[in-house]
Amino acid sequence: MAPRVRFAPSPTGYFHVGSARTSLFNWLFARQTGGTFVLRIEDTDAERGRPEWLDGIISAMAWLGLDPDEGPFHQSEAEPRHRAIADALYGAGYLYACECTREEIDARTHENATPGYDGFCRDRAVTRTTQTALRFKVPASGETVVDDVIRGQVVFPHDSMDDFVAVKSTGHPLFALANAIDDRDMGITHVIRGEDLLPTTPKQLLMWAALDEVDAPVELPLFAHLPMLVNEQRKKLSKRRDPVAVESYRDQGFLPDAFVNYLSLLGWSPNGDSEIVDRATIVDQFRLDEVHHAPAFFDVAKLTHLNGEYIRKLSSSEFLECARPWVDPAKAQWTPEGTEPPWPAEHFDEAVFAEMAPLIQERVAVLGEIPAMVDFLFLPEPPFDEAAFTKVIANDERAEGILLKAIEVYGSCEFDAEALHVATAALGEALGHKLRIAQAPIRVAVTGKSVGPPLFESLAVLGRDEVLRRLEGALRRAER
RNA sequence: GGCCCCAUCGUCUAGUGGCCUAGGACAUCACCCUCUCAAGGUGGAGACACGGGUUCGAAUCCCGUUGGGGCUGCCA
Repeated sequence: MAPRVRFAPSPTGYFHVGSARTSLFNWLFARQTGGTFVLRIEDTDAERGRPEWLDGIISAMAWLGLDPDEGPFHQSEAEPRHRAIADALYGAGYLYACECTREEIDARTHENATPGYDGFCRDRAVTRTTQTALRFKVPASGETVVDDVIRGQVVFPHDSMDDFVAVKSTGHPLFALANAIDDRDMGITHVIRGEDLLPTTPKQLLMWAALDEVDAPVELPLFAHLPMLVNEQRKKLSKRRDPVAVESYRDQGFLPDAFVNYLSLLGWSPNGDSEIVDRATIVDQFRLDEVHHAPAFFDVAKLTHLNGEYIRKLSSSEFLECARPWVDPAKAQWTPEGTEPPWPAEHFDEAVFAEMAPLIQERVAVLGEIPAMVDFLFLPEPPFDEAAFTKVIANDERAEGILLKAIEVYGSCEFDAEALHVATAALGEALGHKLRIAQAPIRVAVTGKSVGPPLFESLAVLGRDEVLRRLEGALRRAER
C-alpha cells in the first residue's frame, strides 16, 4: 500500500521554519515512496485561527514547492463526526465526565506536588452535562510502547500518564481525539512530526485502540519524531525571540531551493561529497530512518552562504528574474514586504541593471542586498557614506589631485570599462599612486560608497557626462 | 518535581567495532589573487562530555554520571 502522510499545522500565526521542516520531511517521504502528501489544517480551536494565517501557510508552502496532493482539509469540518465518535467512546466507557475546574485541579496538585490531572472524577460516575469535560480513562497499570521509526521503541508507563481531556465542556472535540480520528479516516500510514509531540503519542495510541472498538478497526500508522530545531541557546525555536517566519526569509531574498536544501541538512545529510544537492537528489537519497536524533541549530549564517551559492548558480536571465521584485517591483509577480527600492520607480533602467547584473550576481548572498549595491545607478544624487567620504576625500590630501586629473582624463578617453581601467591606472601612476589608491576617491565620488561592484564597469554604464558631473560635485562638496 | 528524548570541532554533520594520528561544510584566522567588496585558491586552529564495563580492538555496544532539551492546558 502506498504511504499516506500528512502535514497538520494549526493556523496560529505565520509559517514557522520548524513547520517548514516538518512539512518538507513529510513531502520528501511522500515523493520518494510514491505516496500521498495530505495537508490538513487543525483548526478545531476556533478562537485562535484566522483566515489570513491559512493563506500564509498555503503560500509559504507553495513558495517552497511543497505541493500537497490532497487538501487543505479543515479539521473543523469533521466536527460532527468527532462528536459522534466521542459519544460512542463515552458510551463504551473509554471516556468519563469530569466536573473539575482548572483551579480545583491546581489546588489539589499543590498538595500532591505532581502536576497533571489526579483522576478525581474517574470513579465518581459524574453525570455528563454542559459543565463537564470528557476525559480519557488511561489504564491504571501497564505501559504503552511507541515504536518510532527514528528512535526505536519508547516506553511510557501508564502511571505516568494522566487522564487527558478529549472533549471540552462545550462539547468541542480536542486534538487528542480529532487528530486520531482524522488520521484514521484519511488512511494515514506514517505520522512524521516534531519531537515535541512524542509525549502525546502514547495517549494517541491508547485512543486509537479505543477507536478500534467503537469504530471500524484501522491499522496503526508508523510514527517518526523529528528532532527539534533550536536557537543558539539550544531552546526550541520561539516565535517571540527567534526569526522563524518563513515569509521573512522570502522577503529578505532567500531562494526557495536554497532554503529547502538547507532545511534538508538539518537532521539529514546527502550521500555524496557535496551538501549542495537539488531537490531530485534529496528525494532520491532521503531516508526517514536515518534522520539524526539530536536537535539542530537553525544557522542563518550557513543558510545565507548556501543561498549565495544558489544565486551564483543562476543563469543571467534567471538572476534578472529573481531580482525583479527588489529592483522593479511594479513589474514583478510579487513584492517583498518591508522593502522597496531606494530610487523612484521611473528612474530604474532595465537595460542598465541587466548590464551590471552579472557583477552583482556574484556579490550578493541574498537578493535583498541588491538595491543597496546598485542604487547609485538610479539615484541622481546617491547618498554619501559620510565615513567613507571623510576618509578618502575630505581628509586625504591625495584626493583632490586624483579627482581633478580624473575629470581631465575621463573628459576625452574612450569610455568603456577596459579603457577606463587603463586610463585610471595611468592617471594614478602619473600622480605616483597605485591603482588601489587612485580608484578610492573616484569610487566614493561616483557611487557614494567605498565598496561596491567593479568601478570601471560602473563608470561605463553611468556614462561620461554623469561621471564627470559627480566627480565635480564631490570636489565642490569637499571644499565646503 | 514526574515522564520522555538527546550527547562527534563554536555550528550542521560523516562515521553503524578495526579503513579514525576522526572526514566535509559554515563560521573563524593567515596567506594568495585583486580597482573596492565579494567570489575563488592554499593553509591553520578547532570535537568523539565524563566514568565504568563488553571486546584482541570502541566515537561506534551496555550501564551509570553529568549536561542540554521536550512534555506535563477544557492549545496543537
